[in-house]
Amino acid sequence: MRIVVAMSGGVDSSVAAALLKEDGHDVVGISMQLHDLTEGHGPSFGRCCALDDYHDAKAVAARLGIPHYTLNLESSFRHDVVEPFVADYLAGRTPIPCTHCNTEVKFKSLVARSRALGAAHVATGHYAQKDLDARSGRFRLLKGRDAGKDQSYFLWGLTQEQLAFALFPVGHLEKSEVRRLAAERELRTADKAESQEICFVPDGDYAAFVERSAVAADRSGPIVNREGQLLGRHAGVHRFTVGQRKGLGVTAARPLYVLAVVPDSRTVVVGEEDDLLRSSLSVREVNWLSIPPPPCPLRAGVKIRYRHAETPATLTPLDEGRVRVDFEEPQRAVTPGQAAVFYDGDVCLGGGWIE
RNA sequence: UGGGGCGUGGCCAAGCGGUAAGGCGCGGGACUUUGGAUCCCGUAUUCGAAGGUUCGAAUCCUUCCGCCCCAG
Repeated sequence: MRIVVAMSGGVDSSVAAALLKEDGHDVVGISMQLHDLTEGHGPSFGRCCALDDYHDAKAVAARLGIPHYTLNLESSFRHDVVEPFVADYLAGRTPIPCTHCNTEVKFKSLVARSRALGAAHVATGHYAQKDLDARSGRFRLLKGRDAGKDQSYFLWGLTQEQLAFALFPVGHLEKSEVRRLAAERELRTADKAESQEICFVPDGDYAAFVERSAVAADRSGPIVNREGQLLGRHAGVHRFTVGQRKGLGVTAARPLYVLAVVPDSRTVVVGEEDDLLRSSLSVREVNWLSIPPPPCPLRAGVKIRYRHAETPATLTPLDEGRVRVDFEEPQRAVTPGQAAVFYDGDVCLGGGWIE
């Protein structure tokens, strides 16, 4: 069976390719060129789409004896990931580009191209699993077995079709096992550092990236407290995210946190830590992945950011693809633009964008 | 030179006789396929200056220096 492996140049996808090859599949490695980091910014430090990673992917493919191709997905990446990223920040939201990249680029563009290559599946190095629910006939997205590395949070936006086409060869492994398997096979990516930061912002200065990517304008605005009292000024709402404590440029006797960002007036509202607690939120563009859209409220575990400890809540379907989430315990820093992802045990039910 | 207030690390700021809280910032670390998020650790032998009182002062007294406010 022909299987395309999306090779990022990291350990996980390297091992994914190796395991499929050893299972006797006709494996084709594909790297996605997403962002041209060579244009005048010196050496690239980014991950998952940097030049070094491309070379690593190529080398691993050679070592495994599988063909390796490069797909230029720069325009899709720019249109589906980078531009929304910039737009979100300017609109006072805090985007999560990895979700868009997965659903729009990896599992849309790549799936289409893979089909054209005659592949039956696209495999990735995600720490996630899937199974087929015999009763409903649906594929279900499951958490990766390594609880510390589970990446299902980034995959809630997949469609049934994409999930059916997907393969997660390392999803049942612990990270340490993956590294060991890589070392045993003498893959050069065995000891590579975990990826970090946003891959298309190699220097980590995302604020400067946003400013560079958008039309120049005066983006300054007031910083006020809950009473509306002016505490200071800021250089742009894209520099702030709900829950942010550092970098406010305002001094106070007690730590201040960003409570809200009001894009229209470019106002940043700050307050104390307790003011960040919210007992409910609503999400839009909800995608029910592992189950059909539920007709009535249901209980579920919910994560409101990648590194968030899943917490129990009640989900209430609303109209127009929206869902209301009521937490059992108030949660800190509910942030518009981030995703709320729903779980039932190990099953990722779906998710939506926090409004 | 009439009245009042204030000067504590780069910044904000507690302390008001018992031997320098806290926050920001900064430095370091952890974590990490989002988010300058979160989490650790560190960061003033010294309190505008000089004298004095006291066993002991940033805290009391004196003088000086520098700010600010209200009057004129």
